[in-house]
Amino acid sequence: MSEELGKQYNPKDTETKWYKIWEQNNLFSAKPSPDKLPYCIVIPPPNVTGILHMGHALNNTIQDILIRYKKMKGFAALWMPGTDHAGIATQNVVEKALAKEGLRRQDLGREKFLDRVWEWKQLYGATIITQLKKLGCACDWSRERFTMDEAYSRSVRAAFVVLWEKGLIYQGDKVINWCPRCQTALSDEEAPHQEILGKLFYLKYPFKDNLNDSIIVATTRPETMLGDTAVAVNPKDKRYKKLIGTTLILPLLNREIKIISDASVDMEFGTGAVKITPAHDPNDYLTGKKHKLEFINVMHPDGRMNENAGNYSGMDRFTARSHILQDLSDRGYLVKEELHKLSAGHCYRCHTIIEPYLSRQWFVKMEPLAKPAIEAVKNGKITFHPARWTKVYLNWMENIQDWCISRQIWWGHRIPVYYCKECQTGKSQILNPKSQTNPKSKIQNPKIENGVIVSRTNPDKCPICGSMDIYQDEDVLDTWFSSWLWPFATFEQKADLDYFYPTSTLVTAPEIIFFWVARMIMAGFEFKQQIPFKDVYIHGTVRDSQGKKMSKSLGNALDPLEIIAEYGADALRFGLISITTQGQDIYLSKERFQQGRNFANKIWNASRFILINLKPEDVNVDLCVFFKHEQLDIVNRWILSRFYTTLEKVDKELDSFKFNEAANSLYSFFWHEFCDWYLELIKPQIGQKQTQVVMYKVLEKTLRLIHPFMPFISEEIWQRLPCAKDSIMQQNWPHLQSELINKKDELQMELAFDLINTIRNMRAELEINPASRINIQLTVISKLTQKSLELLSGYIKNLAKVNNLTLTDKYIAQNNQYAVVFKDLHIVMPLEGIADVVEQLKKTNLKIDKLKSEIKIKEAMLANKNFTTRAPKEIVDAEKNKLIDMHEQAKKLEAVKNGLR
RNA sequence: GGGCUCAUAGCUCAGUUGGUUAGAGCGUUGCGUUGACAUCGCAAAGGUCAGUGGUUCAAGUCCACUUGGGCCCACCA
Repeated sequence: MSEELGKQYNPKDTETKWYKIWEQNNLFSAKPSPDKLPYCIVIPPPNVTGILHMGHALNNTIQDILIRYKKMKGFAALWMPGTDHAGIATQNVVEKALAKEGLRRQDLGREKFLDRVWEWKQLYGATIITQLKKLGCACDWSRERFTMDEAYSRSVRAAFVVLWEKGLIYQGDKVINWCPRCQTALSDEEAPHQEILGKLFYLKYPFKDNLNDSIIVATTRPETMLGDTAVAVNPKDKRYKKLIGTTLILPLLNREIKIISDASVDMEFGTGAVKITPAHDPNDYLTGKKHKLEFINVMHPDGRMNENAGNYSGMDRFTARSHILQDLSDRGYLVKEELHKLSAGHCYRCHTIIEPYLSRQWFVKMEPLAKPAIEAVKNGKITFHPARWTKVYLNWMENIQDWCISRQIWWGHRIPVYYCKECQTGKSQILNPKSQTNPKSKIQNPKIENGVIVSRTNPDKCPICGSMDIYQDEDVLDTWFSSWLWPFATFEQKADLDYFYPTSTLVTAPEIIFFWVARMIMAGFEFKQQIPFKDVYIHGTVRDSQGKKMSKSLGNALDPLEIIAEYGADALRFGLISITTQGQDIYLSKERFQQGRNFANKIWNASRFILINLKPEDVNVDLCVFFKHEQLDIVNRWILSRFYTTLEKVDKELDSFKFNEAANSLYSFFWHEFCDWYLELIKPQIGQKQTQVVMYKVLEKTLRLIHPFMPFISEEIWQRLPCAKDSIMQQNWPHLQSELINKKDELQMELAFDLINTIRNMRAELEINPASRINIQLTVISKLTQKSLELLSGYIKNLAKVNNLTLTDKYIAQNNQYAVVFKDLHIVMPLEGIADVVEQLKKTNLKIDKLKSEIKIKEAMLANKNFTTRAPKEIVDAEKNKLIDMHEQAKKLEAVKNGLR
């Protein structure tokens, strides 16, 4: 112990100090080693634009606990860190910065803009990493990866080419989710639906033959009417049956469109007649294909109306909407409007309302990929914790849709597709549904078809005609197209990959099961022919105390960095973990962290007490060897038993991902058993050798258990222990010594505590003369009931009154007995062999009556054949034993009762 | 529309395959504390386990329905 320990634990300096030392001594690094089993977690790579929030804090604390735990258990435990380039998010951030200079990315041009993004990444990209370090994360930073690293990019490109060669990637014209603000396509997962309150408008479409008559259609997006190419009705609909085939005049544009019949039309909704806009609605698109309708796109990519929109061209889509409504209304085409709840897709990056938009995009055909991934989860090769997420996963996988992977942004992995102008056989770049690649047809020879070159390396000329006039596809890949390779693309050395892959556990939040988890499983099979990880632990979403999702924009977020500054990282970690029930969402408030801080302080002070009273020369012994020579007394035996019971429990809980239970087991052991009882009880005998050894060993071992949860404080104290070597990170997890678990001792002590508490309660009621003293010897043989405690208190009360009880206010040990002493009462209890007296305390008629009625019930139960034949044998036996016990007990009580008379 | 999930003390939540007396933290109240710790200790009060019905010798726990929250998925214009 080099310096005095203060009364309070100061996390601030301690944390930065130890993190630095751990890093400098390479304690985070993990290498393949033949004598160890591998354990590997790949971090869910945070966005480079990310700032640590509570979700990260929780997610990474869990991973850190697992890694530190496994490391101490003797695994080669690798935590692979890194960040994600986060295509749209990062591009948006840089564009915002540019906007402050009055620039758009187009003003710079692609290359210069990308330079700016890299520049930004150099400056700010490490923010989140620094913050993870503050949290204490034991990542192997020497392996830090970025999804745009060169090697990583090669993997991304290779993945694309492999899929292309297998015919699993195709280009197609489809109605996809388009964000007019980001001006890019989005996958279905990137456009979550949210309910909005809109309006349903009823519009009149007049018949060509009879302009005075019309059919009424309902729509929520009236501006799309400009692209209508039909009106559809259900063939079964009697109202409209004879109108099928009739020609209508589209209002405002005066185009002719036909009434068609399609079974997909819901007769109940609106008027039962629906306008068909194949270029602006995914359903209408399908209908349009089926009926060979024309596809008229009426919008620019930025959401303004285009030249097909007649007078409205150039207007924003929502401005156009109100103008169109006005005009329709003026001309008598607007019948009515009503409020209508509808769910519309929103961009997951900027929350703009998505526009379903017909455009040419790249897709991955998912069904073949999903098959092995479904199988792996069904047959248990991959397990979700908690299990219910399995269902969510399977449901999505079994209904999987093709994945739109092209994005019209600049920051990301550029699609490795090149076009040769010479070889392109007049393939139109203009939208044309007829030219859509049929996803079902195998592409014969992808490298030459239509002058399309797909290549792992950058070609400088066309491999067919040798023309130099080639150019690369403008689009980049979806960020998740790189993330899904994360579990293996992060390993650059084959030896590492062979050793650590498949990885062990994936820890993540439910909202990215589809984005990431499912796709990683598919990629694992597709590219490595193996599962990517064995266990998937899904933790809850962090919410505020109102149950709202914590987010910056809502202003309800607790900032983990502020919590660390105020209470310390250990307090933050412990507070989070102690309430992480399996997969339940977490409602968070600051008090949790106060509890964590208090616990840290408790650990600190208990350690301080022990260190102050420790004789280092006494404790440098092997516990087992020592144990053979020394006859330990019950208090020391008890705390060892409790420690190993706790160890067993924590082990089990960590192995089954019950982090909160493990944390709480430790908490209650340390606080309520080790501090509240043990340290109090040993005070009178603290100089004794066996007590020195036991208190030291229990502290030292408990610190190791605490370390994965609270790495900093455990290290700080560890370093002050006289026998400590190296870092606590390098210590072994304590080995379970079941022979030291003694349930009988535990029970005896528990009884003693009950008794002591009862006496404490009585103390205030005693009116006694403090001048004299009396020792009351009590023996307890079985757990006291509330009733017997009441009796006991009455009993002692009387004794006190009769005998004028004494006061001492110290715990004393005499004759190997433990005395618990209170102001007005001094009781010496032989805690060992408390075997004889309590019968006397259970002598009441009440107790006997109760027992008798219980016996009756039990007898009835055991007489019941349903029970004896159907209930598990152990339970029946246990019940039988209980009955025998009860009979015996009753007998004893009777005897005591008689004896007292 | 489909799926998941929750309802337990004033508050936030635990409660393992059904099995004696349903737990913790905070809050409240009372008592205590100059020697590890007020970021403390001890104790008390506080529960018809949302409701109804069912299965069972036995239900907070299993089943059905009802009520009221939360979340996810889905193309109803």
